[in-house]
This record gives sequence, C-alpha cells and structure tokens, in this order.
Amino acid sequence: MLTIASFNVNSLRVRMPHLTAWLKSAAPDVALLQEIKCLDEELPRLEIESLGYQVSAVGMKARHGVALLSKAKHTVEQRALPGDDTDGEARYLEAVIHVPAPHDRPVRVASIYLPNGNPIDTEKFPYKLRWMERLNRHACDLLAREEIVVLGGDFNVCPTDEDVFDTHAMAEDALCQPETRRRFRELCHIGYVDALRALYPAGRHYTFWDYQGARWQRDEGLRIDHLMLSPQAADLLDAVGIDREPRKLERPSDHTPIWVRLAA
DNA sequence: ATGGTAGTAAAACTA
Repeated sequence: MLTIASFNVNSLRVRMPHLTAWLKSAAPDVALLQEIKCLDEELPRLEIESLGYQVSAVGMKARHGVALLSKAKHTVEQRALPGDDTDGEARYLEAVIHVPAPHDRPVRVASIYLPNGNPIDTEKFPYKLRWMERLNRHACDLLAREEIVVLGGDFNVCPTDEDVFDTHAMAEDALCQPETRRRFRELCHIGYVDALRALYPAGRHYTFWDYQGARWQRDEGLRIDHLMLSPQAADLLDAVGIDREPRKLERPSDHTPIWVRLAA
C-alpha cells in the first residue's frame, strides 16, 4: 500500500505545527504541499527530515510555492511546468518516488498549484487557461511512459456544480467558468482519473472552506483539491478520502488534505 | 453592492 496526499497549507511556516501533527497521524508515504509561501532556503528542512521525509521544494518570496515530501527517496524531474520559459511563478514540482519492494514500480508525482484566475475580466484568467493547456499537454506527454502517475494539488477548479456550495455566489468566479471546466475535463478525457469521483461519483466532498463568512461552520465549501491518476495508477486505486481533521484545529489552513491509497 | 478573513509584509495585494 502507498498513500499519496495533497495539502494546500497556506504558509508552511505558519502551518508547521499542523503539518507535523498531520504527518505523524496520517503518515502519508508522499505529501504534496501547495502555497508554502516561502523561499527554498526558508524551508524548515531539518524539522521535516526528522519526521522521516525527504523534502524538495520550489519556493518564492511571500506567494505560491510547492513542495514534495516522501518517505522513500525521490528524484526531482521538473521544477517548473514545461511550455513557457517566461513563467516564473512557483507552481509545479514533479518527481519520481523510488518505492521499495514489494511495490517496486516507480511512482511519478507532481505537486500542482494551478493559478486562481480571478477576477475573470483581467489577464489572470487567460493566464490560468493557458496554464491549464500547458498542464494538459505535459500530462499527455507523460502518458506515453505508461507509468504510475499521480498529479495532485490545488487545481483551483470546481469540476461541476456539485462541487460548489452556492453556484449563484460562484457564477462569475474563475474556478467555475465553462472554459475552466472544459480544460479540466480534457485532462480526464486524455486518460486521467479524478480519484475522488472514481470512488464517490456523487455527493458533496469539499476540500476548501473560505475563512470569510463562517463557511467552515456552515459546511459551505468547494472541491478544488484533486488527485488525478494515470491509467496505471487508477488500476491500483484502493481508497480515497478527504481528511477534515486539520481544518478543525485553531488557526487552520483554508484547505484540508485529500489522499489516495494505491494497492501494492 | 458591499464586506466579511487570513497571510505577507509593511500599504496593498492575493486568495
């Protein structure tokens, strides 16, 4: 069994107590983190390594930033999403996990922080759409390797209306636009499986609740954090879940972790 | 239509 989880921590340094507790209790084999909001050299490396994880990150000052933790050794393969050398935002980190026996087959993972894209009448929205097109192209290229691949992170996409607490309130939001959803579906159509919906085809399964307006208390959230599986990964899909525990703590992230368990 | 909260970082800007 191999557990791979994704967690938008909304500042790694602020969330270290929560991250530490979660790594100890949930103990994922691989953790994909987003919005670490710090430079690489500001990472609390020793603290994470002392919990038994190898850590790699693509950081930035103050904003964005992704990290990748694994109990087994990993090798970083990409520190940026291919397709636009002028894009300097820290949003993509891909690595191969050298999983030991009995699993044995290498597992490729990516930690993704997809652009938010709001407001939609600014340059931010076309940047989001272009980023999604680059992601789909790269994801398509990866399929040719026929590997176990898990693309996980904060996609900033509500795939359907069922993934939104209030469709009216979100009607003009970049996360719910038809153009956004079409590009997300394209990732599915080329062969990636939305792990949560593979095992829970219906129902509300939120991963994010806005800090504003007591959204958590009312359970008014969004499903925007996803784990997308290549066919070889989907073959092994054993369980998936959203761990609401970290969201209940004092001073939480506005997101909570999502995880998949792959059979050996 | 507005403002509601949190993080970064020092006044807005992002989410």
